[in-house]
Amino acid sequence: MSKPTIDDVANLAGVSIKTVSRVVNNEPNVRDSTRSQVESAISQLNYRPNISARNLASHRSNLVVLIYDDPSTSTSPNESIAVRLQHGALQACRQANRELLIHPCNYRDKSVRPALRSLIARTRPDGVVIAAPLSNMATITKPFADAGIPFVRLSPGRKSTAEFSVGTNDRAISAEMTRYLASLGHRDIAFVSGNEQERAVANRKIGYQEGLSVCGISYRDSLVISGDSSFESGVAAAERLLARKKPPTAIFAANDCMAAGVMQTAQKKGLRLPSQLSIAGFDDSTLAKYLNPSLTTIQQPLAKMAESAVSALLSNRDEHDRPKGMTVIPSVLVLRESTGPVL
Amino acid sequence: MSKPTIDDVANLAGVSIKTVSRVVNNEPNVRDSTRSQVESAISQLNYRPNISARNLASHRSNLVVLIYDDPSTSTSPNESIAVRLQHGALQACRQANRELLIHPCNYRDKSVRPALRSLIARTRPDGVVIAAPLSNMATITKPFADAGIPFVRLSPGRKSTAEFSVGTNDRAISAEMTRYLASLGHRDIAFVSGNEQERAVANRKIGYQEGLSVCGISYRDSLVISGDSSFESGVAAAERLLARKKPPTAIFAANDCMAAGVMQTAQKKGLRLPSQLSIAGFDDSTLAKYLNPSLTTIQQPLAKMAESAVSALLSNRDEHDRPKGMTVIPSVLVLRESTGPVL
DNA sequence: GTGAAAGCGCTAACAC
DNA sequence: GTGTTAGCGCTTTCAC
Repeated sequence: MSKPTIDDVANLAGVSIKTVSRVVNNEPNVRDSTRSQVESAISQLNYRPNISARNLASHRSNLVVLIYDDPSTSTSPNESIAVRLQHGALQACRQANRELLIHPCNYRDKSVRPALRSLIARTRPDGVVIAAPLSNMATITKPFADAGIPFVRLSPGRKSTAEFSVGTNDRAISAEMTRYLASLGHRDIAFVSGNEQERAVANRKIGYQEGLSVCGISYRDSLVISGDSSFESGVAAAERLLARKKPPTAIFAANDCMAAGVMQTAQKKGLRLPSQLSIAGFDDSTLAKYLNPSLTTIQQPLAKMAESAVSALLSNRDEHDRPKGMTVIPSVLVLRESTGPVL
Repeated sequence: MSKPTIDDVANLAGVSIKTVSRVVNNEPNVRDSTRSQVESAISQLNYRPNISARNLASHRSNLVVLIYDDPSTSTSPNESIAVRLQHGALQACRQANRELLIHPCNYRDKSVRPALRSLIARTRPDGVVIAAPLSNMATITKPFADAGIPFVRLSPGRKSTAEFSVGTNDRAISAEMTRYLASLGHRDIAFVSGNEQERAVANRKIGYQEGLSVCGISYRDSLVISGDSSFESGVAAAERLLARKKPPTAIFAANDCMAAGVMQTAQKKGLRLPSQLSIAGFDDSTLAKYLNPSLTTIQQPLAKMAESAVSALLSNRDEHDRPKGMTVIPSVLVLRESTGPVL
């Protein structure tokens, strides 16, 4: 009645436990006929290997950790980022027969480091995926490097040829959004930047500048406002921008949360959108679809990114076998109602 | 150089491994002086027990599973629900030295059952928390019942005195929202219901009816529209309600997503909010703060609920010790700009 | 191609 | 209060 063990299977199949182990782990050197005997015994008994025993003997944990900025403590709560990362990571884990541990963390908190060390000590993960903006913070990566646990960074902000990472074309897509706004006739395109310590976010501003330049529009510092990714900073930015003698006709914010702040402010000032002001965001959070007008934004392939990071981590257990450089999965423009031609 | 084991600690402290085990597991029957010797040896060596070994020997996994409706596949994507549940569950797990496994699932999918059975076979969790609306679906609970794995339901929809569960006052708080709307002078208060198969959601409608009754407003079927929790169904409901010869002056939707649909529709029809129409939602999703006008809604204490479910699960390993009945943690009204007095 | 034996690092049961 | 002895159910090593 208690759970069948590898011994039960071996007895029933009339082989040694080592052979059962070979079959279960898809190892070679088993005759086909033996293999099928074992397989039938396994399904007769409904045998499932005991993970703890396997882990103990093999010195692996079968655990993968996903680390990301905790949306519960962030000034720009974007739960959809966390959920999409989880979705992709779970998918890859399922395929690789690993379990996923999530570790949302607040990098502003002093206790991040000890929390990570404790996590490592407790779980000894096989691999770790670190999402932006944590992916380029030494505080976060060092504990794993110290412990010799392989990790992959998501959107580390700058390409490193020395290590493997997964990213997206944040600069190019921001440039594309800017070009799109210009193509609608906008010439005074403002930009609300996010927390520039976060490199992947800083790239969005660089893309904006590149986009302007491609369209022959000269960059003006006065049209760029530094935000901190929060809704409130979007509100503040819009207030400054819309108070100008010649306000911009389009505002591109580095995330949806700030774009929502811009939108609310513009509407409270009585502007009609998008005829009097076009607004674009970045992230395609759930919010974007439901704002009125719905928000033109940029969707990052976060699920795919997390999925490919996890697969890469697990498929090449030996770090030297892993491909180097950044795998880039492109983001896409999501055009909705908040942007339109200059009238 | 390799990880210190319990033997190393025992040697250094000059005691047996059993004593070390006692100290590590906070068991009684250790003299204080012995305990501190062992503790100093532990910190000298930076010893951490090997989880797999512990699990194997103790027949436990130290794993807790959190099951919830997958926001990635839901028609009413509310990532904030998932994130808040995770937050609370993680907190309780940390305290109890357990790890959390998340299992978002799409209950409409045929493969939920096998996926759950596979999860059980792979991980043998110590306990499981099942969030609404999955918490009252036999498809979801049966695999755990069969495997003898203790589980706690969140908001099962109806109180059972036979088992322990954690819920909130969904009926009472919906009644309170209705009373609040009535207190603003509204008499024609419409309700947009959610998926009524989901009991906790059905309770919201009952609460609405109770609220009306308390205020001496008679219930009218024509002011209740069946939605399916999606934004689109909110749009459809608003179109029907606002097309009436005497449209309602307030609309209470069973979730924020539908409320957003109602809001968008009302605004597209040129209604000014809240002066011409008050709108209330349910969930306090991130969306609610950022809509314009921001949405009056109801916040469920999801994090606290998940946290207390996990603690209850872990603190009373013996099911018979666990308290019976439902622990109710109250929801709160969140009053914002979308509701106001009748003009 | 297959198997025997020796652990992996811990907890449980019981002896002292 | 503390230690001894067996496992837990696998993988690994190496012999055949």
